[in-house]
Amino acid sequence: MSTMRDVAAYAGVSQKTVSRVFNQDRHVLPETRERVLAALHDLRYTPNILATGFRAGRLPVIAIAIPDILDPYFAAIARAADEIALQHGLSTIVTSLGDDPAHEQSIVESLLKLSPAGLILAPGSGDPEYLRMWADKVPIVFVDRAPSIAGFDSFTVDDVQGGVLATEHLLSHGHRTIAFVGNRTSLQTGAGRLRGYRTAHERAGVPVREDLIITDVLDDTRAQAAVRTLFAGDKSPTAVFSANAWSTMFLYPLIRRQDVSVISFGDFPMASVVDPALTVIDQDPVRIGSLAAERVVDRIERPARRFRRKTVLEVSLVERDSCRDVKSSIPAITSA
Amino acid sequence: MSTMRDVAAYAGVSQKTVSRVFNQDRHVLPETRERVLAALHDLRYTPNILATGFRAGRLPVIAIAIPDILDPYFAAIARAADEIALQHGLSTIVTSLGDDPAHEQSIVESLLKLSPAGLILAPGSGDPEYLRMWADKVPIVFVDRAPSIAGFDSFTVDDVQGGVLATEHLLSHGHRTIAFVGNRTSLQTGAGRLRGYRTAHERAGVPVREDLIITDVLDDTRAQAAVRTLFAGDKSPTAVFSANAWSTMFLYPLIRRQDVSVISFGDFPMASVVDPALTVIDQDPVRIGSLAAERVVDRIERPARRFRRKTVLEVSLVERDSCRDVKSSIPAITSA
DNA sequence: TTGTAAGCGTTATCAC
DNA sequence: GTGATAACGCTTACAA
Repeated sequence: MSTMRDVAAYAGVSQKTVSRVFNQDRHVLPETRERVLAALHDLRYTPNILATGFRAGRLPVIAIAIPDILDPYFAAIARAADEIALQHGLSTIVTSLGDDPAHEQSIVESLLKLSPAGLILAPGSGDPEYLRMWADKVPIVFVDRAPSIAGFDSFTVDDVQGGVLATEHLLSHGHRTIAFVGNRTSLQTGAGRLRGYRTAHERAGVPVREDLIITDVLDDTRAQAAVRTLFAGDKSPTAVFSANAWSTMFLYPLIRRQDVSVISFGDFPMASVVDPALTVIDQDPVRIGSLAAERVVDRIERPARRFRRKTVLEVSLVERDSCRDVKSSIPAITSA
Repeated sequence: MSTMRDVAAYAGVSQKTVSRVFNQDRHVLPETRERVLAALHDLRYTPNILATGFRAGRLPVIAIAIPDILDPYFAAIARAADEIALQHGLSTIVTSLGDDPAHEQSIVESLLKLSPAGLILAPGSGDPEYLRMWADKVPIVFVDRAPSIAGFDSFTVDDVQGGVLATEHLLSHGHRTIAFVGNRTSLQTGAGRLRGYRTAHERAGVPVREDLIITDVLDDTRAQAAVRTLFAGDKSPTAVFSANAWSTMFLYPLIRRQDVSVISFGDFPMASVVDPALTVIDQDPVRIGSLAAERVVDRIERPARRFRRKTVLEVSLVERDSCRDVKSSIPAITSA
């Protein structure tokens, strides 16, 4: 790899002149420019990104930290962000944070130490306080989950609305014992969806069965435990609201054969092909990822401009076959 | 962020001494070391990775370039590699290459220009010639697809064996008109699996119906076109061998209701939950990703050592419900 | 318009 | 054992 120094020697100019030509500074004689351009070309000059990055104090890279890239919802966010980043000459660093909140901070900080141009983050743990230190150095954009503290951009989904929508859908099919299954309780998303679940119950005047609320379902083992708990006795629910796609992917294989209606917050690739086809609340991860990446780019390009901090996207119900009328004496009510 | 210079001033030593202490050089008096250590701690020194990276000419990062992180097979590879990388203090740069082979080289090269410590690559296009230039600067490990040129590490799967296995499974169920559906023909993997398909036919003395071989199925539109072609006339196949998980995820929703047996090369999350549950050839992407990342680390740590270049992993048949005996007068044969 | 010099934070060289 | 000094490749003052 030839350096600017090489090019300068080759063209018979100073290193600075090469820099000027390469960076399209106008203060160069056309004649000189030509000569340098030719040299640049002959020597196949490519800037050393590590040098420019070092000088600038930042790398042309957007860091993306998500719970798990195997989760198709987050993969879709990352993919969409990647696409936008690429259009702006930025690469993308995707890292999975994993289940352990203890590791999360250190993973994110090691990412941050690479001095990326921006960070897109879907945090698992509760306390993003440590990010305060970094906020003035690099634009940080939250996706899926809004931070508990102010001063950060976020693109999220209306969890409460979605929770209401899902629960009302089940209620409208006549269900009165509806289980709620989710992942971490500490998560904004789970809390919001649970709130929606409660709200819908209240509005319908149906009491919530607290023993049917199960959280921390984020792998196969815990999904099995959840199923045992729910369907052990004779007080089994007639419907299940699974509060996120990841939980659903573990849970659904275990309960789809039971006579129980299921709705999932979060669509995923094969949801329409599983049996029965899953009714879901769709959240458009592609849109979230694109918006987040665009925001990062905007923040970089116009540091002074003000943007709306919190963007909350609407969700929609995608009706398929997994919710049926409850078989009981209680008549179905129409959706509120 | 404090620098070594700050720490040096604080401890009353030279910058180089700080460097020595930080890098655990033995040539430092215990007394000096203590003083520096205290200073390091007081000032919360963290090395500037961009500076170290610049100096070293490489970043503590493993670049991973795969066709699409939405493809669960490749996502699993990336995830597994990520895990290993993390254990070695390396971050991971994951980028999707997309469908367009024209962009691929430029994406990979922009990744390479970041001077990662290693590259894990699942290329889509045919010609990896341009990688020759980089091979002596950074360890490059191919996954899923072996390069057409020598001199690179690769971790792949026995495509031919898998193709034979899949096809023989269908043949053993009595099928005699078996379609082959895949993605790019240019891909090693597709070619190998097709070879296996042909081999199995030959061994069984069953002629291959060339019109039932369809490639380039890598999105919904093309999957629909494939289905139209296959099931248009009265010469429809009784079975389909889908040569990779990605194609299957587009194809299967369209044909699962038809009276046709299906086997997929490549398992994916919901394959056992779709209806009918898919019989697949499993390839263990987690193993591939781990091995690849470990190889990158090994190459970095022991540049002189020799390693086996090509590692080919066995595949196995996971039998579920999507392959049934053909309804015809031809009796089923037993598996060879 | 062009060039010189300095510096980003780190590590390598080579004196002392 | 310790510390000047230079160097990595680039850009930003500041001169000329």
